[in-house]
Amino acid sequence: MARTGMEPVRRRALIGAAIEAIHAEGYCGVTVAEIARRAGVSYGLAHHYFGSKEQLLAAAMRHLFRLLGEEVVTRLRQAETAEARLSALVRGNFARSQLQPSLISAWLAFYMQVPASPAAAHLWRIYQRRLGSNLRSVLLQLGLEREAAQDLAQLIAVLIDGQWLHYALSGEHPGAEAAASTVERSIWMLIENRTGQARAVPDQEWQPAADQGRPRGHRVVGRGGG
Amino acid sequence: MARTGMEPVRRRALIGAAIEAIHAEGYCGVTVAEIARRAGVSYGLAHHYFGSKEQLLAAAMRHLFRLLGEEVVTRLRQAETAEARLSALVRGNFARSQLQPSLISAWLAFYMQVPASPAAAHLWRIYQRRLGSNLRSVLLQLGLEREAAQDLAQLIAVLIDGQWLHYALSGEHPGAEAAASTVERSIWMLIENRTGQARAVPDQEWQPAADQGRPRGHRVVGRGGG
DNA sequence: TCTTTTTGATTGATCCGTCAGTCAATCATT
DNA sequence: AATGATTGACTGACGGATCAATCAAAAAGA
Repeated sequence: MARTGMEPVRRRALIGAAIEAIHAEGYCGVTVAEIARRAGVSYGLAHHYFGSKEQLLAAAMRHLFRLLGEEVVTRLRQAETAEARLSALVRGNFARSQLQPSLISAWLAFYMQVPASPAAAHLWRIYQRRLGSNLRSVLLQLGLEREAAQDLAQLIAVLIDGQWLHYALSGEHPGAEAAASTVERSIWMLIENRTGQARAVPDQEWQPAADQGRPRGHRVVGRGGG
Repeated sequence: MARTGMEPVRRRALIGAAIEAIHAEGYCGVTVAEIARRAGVSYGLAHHYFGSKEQLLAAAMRHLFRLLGEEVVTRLRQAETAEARLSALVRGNFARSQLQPSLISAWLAFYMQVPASPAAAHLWRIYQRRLGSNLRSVLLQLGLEREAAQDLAQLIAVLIDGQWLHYALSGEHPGAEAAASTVERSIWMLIENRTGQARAVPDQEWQPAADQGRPRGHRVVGRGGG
């Protein structure tokens, strides 16, 4: 073992182990000893680097946000049109990397903390503001008026989080793509209702699930335009 | 004190105390002693009636579902048209009685349990099935085709739970009516998109919140009908 | 009516295990 | 030797569960 520079390695390992421990033992059942065991270090080291169980878990929560943020930013950077950016915002939340069972358990635990923990509430507010701001920006680019963009951004955030919750609780793990495309289709429908013009939904880069009975394309509403 | 017939009284008191304790101490911080104290009984009695902490908390979770179910059923019974029944399904979830902070904390705690606890997962499935079945039934009455009703029911459930989650986590407690009407407006928009006919949104029986800037009425989309 | 018995309701001390946090010692590299 | 990394025994506190004992209302019997 290298004598120096171990700290970031250990911190990462402990944070990852904390998330897995939350999944395996339940948030209430998590112990520092279990986390340390999973990280392959001793009990004392966890305290050495994080000071307390609370701080370790808080770091794990912050890690969740960083992961999601990086996922979304990466996708946003690859998107060249407003439509693609909107898709990136939705699909970033349903990326496979974000839907691993252990991450889902940790997110659920985080949600539960929000009403009681100011730190968790703060993170939640940041997450909401960031998503809302991104959505508003894209919707403005798509031609919505300011107030409509504000309202619709709020609604889209609700859709995303609602669909995420259903995915998390229903345990239908093959359904991630379907979840994302359901949200996307609804969003385009709502946008068309507000702009009065039909749009081409950007192609999805993923392959449709094998058993997906619904036509992949959007069901264009039969209105002639505004 | 009456010698007999105390059991249901105590059980109710302990369940109510458990929900309040979850809110006050956090789900992980709840102790049987604290619950008993809040219920005004001794520590031992809680074990006498429920056998274990786990069973007590499970009973509290089941109580949440009964409360919500009764709220919805009451509203459904008072509704005479399909439109009113749809409104009842939405607004039952946003009734003031269901949005007390202690209930919200308990629901969040319940959600967190779902992936790990088979009992919680079972309750969640029942809740989902009941809501989905009710929604499908109403949507069929509104003229949607079977498959469209199925899809839209799923989407409405997502909207409801997403909006509930945002309400629960944002702590904007005056916004309950706004939350419900946002969901309702979106639903009617989606229905119109699928049926191709504009509908009169049923009047709301509640009074608009004082500070509610948005027009109370539905924003009817400007389409002439099918 | 008065006494005795029964039985459910209720208590709280106690046991046992667990866990968070501390700390002094050890290890390994420079 | 010096220094950061690491260990794990130890402690104090706490919580869940158990259980023997107490209480009081009701039922049975005299």
